[in-house]
Formats: sequence, C-alpha cells, structure tokens
Amino acid sequence: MALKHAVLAALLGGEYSGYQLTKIFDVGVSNFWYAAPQQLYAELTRLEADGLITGREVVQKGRPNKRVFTVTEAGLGELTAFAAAPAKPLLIRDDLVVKVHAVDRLDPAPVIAQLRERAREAAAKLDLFRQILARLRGDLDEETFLREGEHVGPYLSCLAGCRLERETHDWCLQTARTLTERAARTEGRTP
Amino acid sequence: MALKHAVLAALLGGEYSGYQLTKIFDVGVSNFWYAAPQQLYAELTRLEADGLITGREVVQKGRPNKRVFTVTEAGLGELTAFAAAPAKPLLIRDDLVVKVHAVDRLDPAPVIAQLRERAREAAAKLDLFRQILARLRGDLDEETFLREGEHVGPYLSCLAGCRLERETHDWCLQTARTLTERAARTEGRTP
DNA sequence: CATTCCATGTAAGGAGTTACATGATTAA
DNA sequence: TTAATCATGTAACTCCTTACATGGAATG
Repeated sequence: MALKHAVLAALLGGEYSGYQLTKIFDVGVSNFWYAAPQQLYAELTRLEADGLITGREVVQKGRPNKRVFTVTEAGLGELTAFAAAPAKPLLIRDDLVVKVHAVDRLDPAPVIAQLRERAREAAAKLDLFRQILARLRGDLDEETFLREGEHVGPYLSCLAGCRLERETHDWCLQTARTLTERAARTEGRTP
Repeated sequence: MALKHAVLAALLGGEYSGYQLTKIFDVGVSNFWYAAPQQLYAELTRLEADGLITGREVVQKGRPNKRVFTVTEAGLGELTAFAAAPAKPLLIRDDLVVKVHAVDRLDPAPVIAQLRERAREAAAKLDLFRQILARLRGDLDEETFLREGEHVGPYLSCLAGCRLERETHDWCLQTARTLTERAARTEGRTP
C-alpha cells in the first residue's frame, strides 16, 4: 500500500478530517504525494478498520459534522516499520516533459503555452511553501530552527517541495524562452 | 493511457526494440517517466495493433533476433493531439520524503542512511545525464546548441532531469546532515 | 560452471483515476 | 439564486506493480 503511509505521516501533524486531508493532499503534501478525495476517504476507512488510526466525531454548528482522525500506537508502529524499510525509488511522471522531449517534431506553440502556465503554478506553490516554512519556524531563523526546533520533519519535507518548485519554475521559463526564440527564427525562414 | 505517449516520444529518437526501451525507461527517460519491462512489451504490442508504431524484425548473429519499432504517421498525429491537450499536473510520489516528514516521531537512523543512499544515486544519475547532454550537443556550447541545434527536445528534457537530480542530491545531504546533528545532540542528553 | 546480458513475455493483484452522487451552508 | 465551500462517499475502469517464466550467448 502506498497512500497509507503518506496519510499516517500527515496525521502526525494533528487531527484532521477526510475533507481537511483532501486540502492537504491536493497541494501534494508539500509536493511529496498527491491523492484524490475518494482515495482519502477510502484509505481512512481502511486505516481505521486496521486500527492504525482512530476517528472522533466533531459536532459543528452551521456546517456538517465531521470525523477527525489520530494515529494510534499501532499506526506509529506501522510508520516505524515503513521508515526502516528500503525506500522505493522516486516516482515521477510528467506529461509536460514528455511533450518537450517530442517538441522537435510537433507544433511548439501549445507546449510553450503549457510551460508558461506550469511556471505560474510553480511560482504560486513556491509562495505557498515559503509561507508554510515561515509559519513552521516561527521567529527563529532557518539555521537555528533546524538545529533546535522541535518538529523539523515537515519543515525538511517542505524544503524539498521548495527546491522542486523553484527548479520547475526556472526550467519551464528557460525552455519556453528557448522554444519561442527558435520558433521565431523558423518563421523568419519559411514564409 | 499514460505510458503510450512516453513510448511514442522515446521512439521519435530512433528505432528501438522492447529491450532497448527497457534500458531507456529504467533510467526514467531523463527522469520524466519510469516504466517496467513488462509494461513496455505490452504497450508496444498495443501501439502496433493500433497502428501508431510499426515493428521490423532485425536478424542478429550471436544473439537473439529483435523487433525494432518506428512511429507511424498516425502515431505522430496522436503525439500532436497529446501535445495540444492540457498537461496533467506533475505527478510525484516519494517514499523518502514521507519518511522525512514523519521523522520527528521515528528513529532517524534508517532515514539518514536512505538519504545518503539516495544522494549517491542522484549523483550517479546527474553524471549520466551530463554525459548524455555532452553527446547531444556535440562540439557546440550549450547556448549555441539551444539556438541552432537540430533536435533540442531531448536536450531540454534532459536538462529537467539534471535539475531534479542536482536538487535531490543537495536536499538529501542537507537533510541527512541536519538529522545527524540533531541525533548527536539528543544522544548527548539522554544517557 | 556461474553469472550477467540480451530478448520477450504471462498472470494476478493492488493502486490510482474518472465519473457520478448527495446534501447542507455561506458568501456574492 | 447562483456559486463556492464543507463533507462524504460508490462504482467502474484503467493503469501499474509484483511475481513468475523461458532460453540462448557471452563473460569471467
């Protein structure tokens, strides 16, 4: 199982409902994992049935009640075993890079548009991640926080997200610029 | 279908057999897609049945014969449609970052070991990608090649791979160092 | 003689995606 | 009153992963 450990890891950060988790996993949990809402609800049901998490009903006024979940001792044990097991290689699959790979034989215009769009998204995510980092480290500077702060796990994983988004952003813009310039030169020749 | 377009894109680079593709996809085609051998053989069968690629038997001496594949006109059409369609968001799933995220409540030792191992792998891939880039650009420098070279697609996608591996490498080492130092400080306190 | 490389698959099962469904509340 | 947000799912399908299978040639 794959989502399992990502959910457990996310729930270490506090009690969350299925809906709250969908928000967290929608951004990709600091970009290390993505999951659709239906997946999460199904996974929470399974994890609770397996005793790795426990749910608690929270009554709300003005909006539907919700169930929030916490990791149990058994869940923590599962995470420990998971952390000790050899890591699977990073899994990355990206449509856009496939398109760039093939761009020599294709119309570059839509690819360029998508690169620009992706760059915007990456910039937005980077912004978001930086806010999360600032909130996590409070009034300490990064170095001090990493040395003395209490919970560095989420901070470190978010740093990974920052790096990825920054590089994505830069690569997209560089690639878009390269393709744009080449397209301009080709146009100049063909008419 | 997902693999489909990655295979078509890879086959634009020339004629390859299933086996050769497994080698290419094993590295992740410059890190943008990974696929297992069985997936590839199945996908090639399907693509040929759909007329998007054509196979050709190559008789070899001293080793088993093989079938190599080329993209057809229909295949190129499929790729064009794919390139014009909106890109799906980058899909990234990484065990190791999940472990780091949860590391505050876990034994950091195995996580640190895995971070170092991942750093080594990333360095190796980075090396490989740099060789590929050098081969692709020939005796031109990068700027000139990107401006005037003939096939920049594979070069640009490989650049994406380089960025990813470089960041992975640096992040792994920085994270391993942070966790190591914190572990040392905790040890100093608990005995 | 054992291992690695070349070459190609089948079969079963687990994971993820897409499409659809429901219903209340709050903000524009 | 229309849309967005909160809240939770089911069902069908596609895709991917894991395990297993085969067999010759080259390398050490």
